[in-house]
Amino acid sequence: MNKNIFITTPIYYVNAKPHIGHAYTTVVCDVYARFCRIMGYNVKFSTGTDEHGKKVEQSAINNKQTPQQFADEISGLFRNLLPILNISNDDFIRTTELRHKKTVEHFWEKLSDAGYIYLGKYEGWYDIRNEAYFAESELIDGKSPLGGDVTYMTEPCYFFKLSAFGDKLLKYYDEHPDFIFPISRKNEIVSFIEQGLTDLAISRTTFSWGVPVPNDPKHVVYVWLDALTNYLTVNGYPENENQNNDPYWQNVIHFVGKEIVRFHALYWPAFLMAVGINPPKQIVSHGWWLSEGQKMSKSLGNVQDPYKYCNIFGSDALRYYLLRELTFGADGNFSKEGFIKRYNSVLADSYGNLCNRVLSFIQKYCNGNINRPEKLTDDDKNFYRSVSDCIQSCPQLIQEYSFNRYLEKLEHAITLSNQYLDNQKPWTLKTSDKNRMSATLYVCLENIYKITKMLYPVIPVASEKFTKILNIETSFTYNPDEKLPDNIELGEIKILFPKISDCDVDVYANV
RNA sequence: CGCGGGGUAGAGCAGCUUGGUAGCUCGUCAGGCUCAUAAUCUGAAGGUCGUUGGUUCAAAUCCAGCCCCCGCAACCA
Repeated sequence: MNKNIFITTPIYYVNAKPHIGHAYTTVVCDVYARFCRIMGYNVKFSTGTDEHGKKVEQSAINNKQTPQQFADEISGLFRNLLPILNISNDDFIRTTELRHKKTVEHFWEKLSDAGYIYLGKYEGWYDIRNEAYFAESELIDGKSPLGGDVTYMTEPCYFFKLSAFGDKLLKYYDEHPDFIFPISRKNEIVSFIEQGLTDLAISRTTFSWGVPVPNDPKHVVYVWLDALTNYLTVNGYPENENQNNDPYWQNVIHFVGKEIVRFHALYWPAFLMAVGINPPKQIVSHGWWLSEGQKMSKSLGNVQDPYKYCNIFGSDALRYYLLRELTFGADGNFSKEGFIKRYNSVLADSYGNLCNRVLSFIQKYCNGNINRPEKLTDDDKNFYRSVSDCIQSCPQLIQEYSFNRYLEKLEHAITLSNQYLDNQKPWTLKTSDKNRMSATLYVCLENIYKITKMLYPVIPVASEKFTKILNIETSFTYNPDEKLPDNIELGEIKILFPKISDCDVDVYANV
């Protein structure tokens, strides 16, 4: 069985600063990557920035910078966000890097050699002010949809024979029913193809910030052809040309936002088929974040900034909220109030307080020292079994990208732990039966430990803090039968998630 | 008739494939506990499941029509 997996975020376009949506995609990939690692996979996990194209060129001019200077600056912001979000990526690819230009050039030549590129003319109604072409049917009252005056223009342009791939793509989707996740996105793509594919313009002459077309440097390579091939660059192409035999390439999962599914699920496999490389294993599409109930936009001033949330609440808190709040695939709403509510009720009150009540009890009434009990009661056994059930359902839920249900399961296990404590009442046992008191604490602590290890992919900082308090060496691997050492000697106890009080909320009002 | 998703308690959602006492989280109210981060535990209230009709002994669930919201169609994660 192939235990290698290659997980990618899209490469982010450096036209604007990172916002909560970029953070979300990256965090989802990171959680998935960490989960794969604890399941024993060798993971290659890449992210990066897409830096070519007209918009970047224009933004640079507006900022009185060269495109490279501008790209360096914004790319740096994306790169700096990674440690803040606690992202465990293995590579950060920039499309302006030499290694990537080589990939694009080689890939272009392969497409050309295979006979899928031809020189033609791009024609249509051109909106000069907005530098974009539109079809006749798109015009509104003789003007472009963006409001500019249009003239009919033609320019020479290279085309990719996308029209030759409609049936091949549909066949591929049939043979690989899980290729596009979720199914609703697949249906959209299928109906798009069924309406008929036209050849795709893959070069531009109206700007120069891009990879020049081999042997015709007046043209630059279309940004999406440039961008998509980043996944090959990261996987060592073209030096590692035989991708079909590469263990990572056999298991590629591209996580994308729903707006770029078409590029990844349609154009990308077509490009790859054209040069004889197998398409990726799966395109996984997620929804969008609204902000305080409305579409995020600069003009509304409601763009959510991931840096601020991490600085104030910590990366664990943001990671948890992003995964718990959204049903993966669907759109969701990011609200400060919702964030604080979930943080307090689950991370602080349920989980954090559970850890604290058990740990401080052991500290106070057992001198921080506790041993595995010699025998278990039925209550203990039932408790172990229920928590174990929750934990064992996690891998399947992650496999289905049901991150919210995975967290729900573990939250249920946390509730079971709080109930167990309330039923066993170690605070009354401390005068009546010290042995039983110690036994219940050990049983509870061991279950919390198991739950914590399953929470690791989402809240790695707190998980590591917890194991440090227990003074144990551990590797984060999936093992439902995991045991604590027979003797535990606690280290210094720390609050994992301090509660956010009402007055704190006021202080954070300007987050 | 472009394609697709959705309308279920105050809010956010699950259930619908394989019809059979309507469920979860938050919020509200009452009670218990005191180890803990004013925390935790127990219980209660609250819904004619968008609308109209059909199939059925029985429909949130299947079928048809209608109303409303949203996404995609067009390089924002």
